[in-house]
Amino acid sequence: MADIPKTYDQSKEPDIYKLWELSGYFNPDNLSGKPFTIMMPPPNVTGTLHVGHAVFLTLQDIMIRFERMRGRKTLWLPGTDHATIATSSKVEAMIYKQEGKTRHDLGREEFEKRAAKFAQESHDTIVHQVRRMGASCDWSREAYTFDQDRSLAVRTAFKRMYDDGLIYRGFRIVNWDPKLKTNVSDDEIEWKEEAAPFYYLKYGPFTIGTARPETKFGDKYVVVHPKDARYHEYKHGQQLEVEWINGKITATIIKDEAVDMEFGTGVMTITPWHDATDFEIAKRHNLDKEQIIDDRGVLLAVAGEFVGQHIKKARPLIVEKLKAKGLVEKIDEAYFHRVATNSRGGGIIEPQIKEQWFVDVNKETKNKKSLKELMLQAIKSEKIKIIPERFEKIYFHWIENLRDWCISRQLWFGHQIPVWYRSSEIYCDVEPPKGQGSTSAKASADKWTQDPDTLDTWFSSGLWTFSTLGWPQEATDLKTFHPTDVLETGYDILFFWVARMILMSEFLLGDIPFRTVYLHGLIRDKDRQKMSKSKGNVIDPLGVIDTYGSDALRMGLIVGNLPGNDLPLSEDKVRGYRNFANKIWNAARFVISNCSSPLAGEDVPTSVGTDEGGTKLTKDDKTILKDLDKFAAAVTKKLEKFDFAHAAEDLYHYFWHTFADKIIEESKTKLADPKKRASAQLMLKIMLETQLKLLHPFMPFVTETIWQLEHKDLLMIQKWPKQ
RNA sequence: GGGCAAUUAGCUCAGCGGUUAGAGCGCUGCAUUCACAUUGCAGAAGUCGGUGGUUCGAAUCCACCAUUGCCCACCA
Repeated sequence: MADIPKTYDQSKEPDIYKLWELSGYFNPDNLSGKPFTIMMPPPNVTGTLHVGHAVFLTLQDIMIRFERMRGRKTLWLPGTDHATIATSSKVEAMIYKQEGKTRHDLGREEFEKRAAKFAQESHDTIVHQVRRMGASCDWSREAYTFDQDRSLAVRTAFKRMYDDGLIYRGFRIVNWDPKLKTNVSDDEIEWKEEAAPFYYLKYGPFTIGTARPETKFGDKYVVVHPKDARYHEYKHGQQLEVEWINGKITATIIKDEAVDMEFGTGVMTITPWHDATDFEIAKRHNLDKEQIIDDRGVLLAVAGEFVGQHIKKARPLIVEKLKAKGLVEKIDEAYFHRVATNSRGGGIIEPQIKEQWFVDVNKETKNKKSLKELMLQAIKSEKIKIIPERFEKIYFHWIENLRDWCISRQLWFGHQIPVWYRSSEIYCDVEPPKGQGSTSAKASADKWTQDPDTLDTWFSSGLWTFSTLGWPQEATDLKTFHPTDVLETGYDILFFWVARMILMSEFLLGDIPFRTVYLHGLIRDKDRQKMSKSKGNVIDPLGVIDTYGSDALRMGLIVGNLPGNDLPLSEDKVRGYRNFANKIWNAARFVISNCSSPLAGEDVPTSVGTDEGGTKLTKDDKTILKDLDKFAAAVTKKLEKFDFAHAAEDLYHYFWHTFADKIIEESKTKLADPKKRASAQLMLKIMLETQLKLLHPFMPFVTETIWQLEHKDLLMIQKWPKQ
């Protein structure tokens, strides 16, 4: 006993990881069998991993280790995501804080350098953390959404979609973030409820309502519902003079069904340049559109005396002026409205009309189906299964309401759009046009200039299941490992990422990207609060690992974690599983010291009795092993059904309350009885080793550490106890 | 405004048609040279959100209601 310490020492976990990594068995090239593939969701290179990452690393590692032991050729491909907006936003904020400079002060080239350096440092931290979690992924195939191979894939994908007319450029109203100075897609918008005074303003004979008087300068169209009897006397197209903010203007009556007769007075004026609804109305009636606010949120010449002022500062002054002119009828101070913000650390969205690149989701592709239909069909045909199932409905609903995907961003850190311009010519290809290819803005008219915009980060991560396997080349990996088996991620990126992967894979490969989508929930703190830095309730996975070990954290993240449901995590829970790791350790100490030849100081039986020899088991021990076999079958079944939470809980129970509390306790009298001793030794050994194997996917470190006490080979690649 | 989900012990959650409803944590009491105090044994604790229905039988199925959470939507 002197050789085995009384307490399991989790500080040795990194050594165990090294042992696995050096063995080469993370790499499927050193394994045989039917392939089993998971692409790791690439963490953003925006800093460090949080406990949400720890969840997916654990879930995926469980699947991978389970399938590897079952004799599959497992590939778990790791990587990181350059995360255009998130990284840009972070780096810009850092530079501004340290040097008081914006990216425009630095220039594109210098900014790209800084961003790349930051991304590299984040990458290194992340990779270290992934290893610390015990993730048995194949580092030899590590990928980055912004490296050379992925860049080729991105440009190829763009080119193919462009050639098929699925990518187009157009002036649309977009979600403009004046803070980051880029547009963002509809999905990146986060609506926040905000109290704001609601103004009733006199507009000629009408009263209009608005929460945003600063946008109203150019409002020369007044819209009512065609069926609204109150305004029956006014005809569509009729013009009248009205006194407005900066003097008299000519207003035109427009009748449109977009107006809600119940809301306010049932009359509204429109600002087509800065509002999506208004833009649509203007489009329908072919009305003028005028820009009021610039890219930075500053008022333009149309604002008259307010020109050059930021809208935030100008609003109260404009209200004052309106009041002075007697145009304010009343103010509703108890009004709430929803403000659009950029969810990736940006500012308040000010819609603008801009020329942007879009992916057309309704246009027919070559095989007569629109991208929308391709996305729907993959799930409806049951080629892809989503767990839990209720997310399929949510997915369908999202697709049905899907509008064209805006893919261009006015940012500098990302895949630059593979399109070049020369006067009125336009050129799109994987490589720049011959002889030219200037990316500089000062290129003269007779030179090709590349579009300065970068692509939405989801455009590149949409290719992830196959850009990582060598596509667009005819790579062996692509043939072997695609479609992948499981895509495991958080339900919060079902639309952002999962849907885009289906779109890209269906269009570019004519195949599904994965067979099963497993969606886990968000990790919350012990009071069910969302973790956030401002609340100070963020759990740092590495800190937890240092105190309690990876295995303990892994179990804490798995038990009770049902697909699609959020999981509260407390330190108490993790501590409980640290205790469990120690329980395993001590049960193993007991078994090894009694049943291992050198420590027991005697020859110990190694095989169950047959006609040729071996040790005959007592009836009681036979029953115990039969029960173990049944238990192993039940655990296997749960793992096959992706029921990790219950498999983990069952293992915990069985080990502690059946094996440790009962079987080991009862074995003490058996071991003392010379007639029963050999049978008990053998039974205990089998019990222990079988459970080590079953527990290994969940708690790889403690189980491997114990295994290494007596074996030369790795537990990681032992045969799973039940087929 | 549309949709989805949840409501079971102090807390977090299992159970989803069939004997006295379970677990972990927490709580209470007892135990300690014997693998482990990061332990063991014993125990208290729930009219399974409400109302009605289906059934021989309901925490479990159905309807309605209440509360909470989440997602989607162009209410100026």
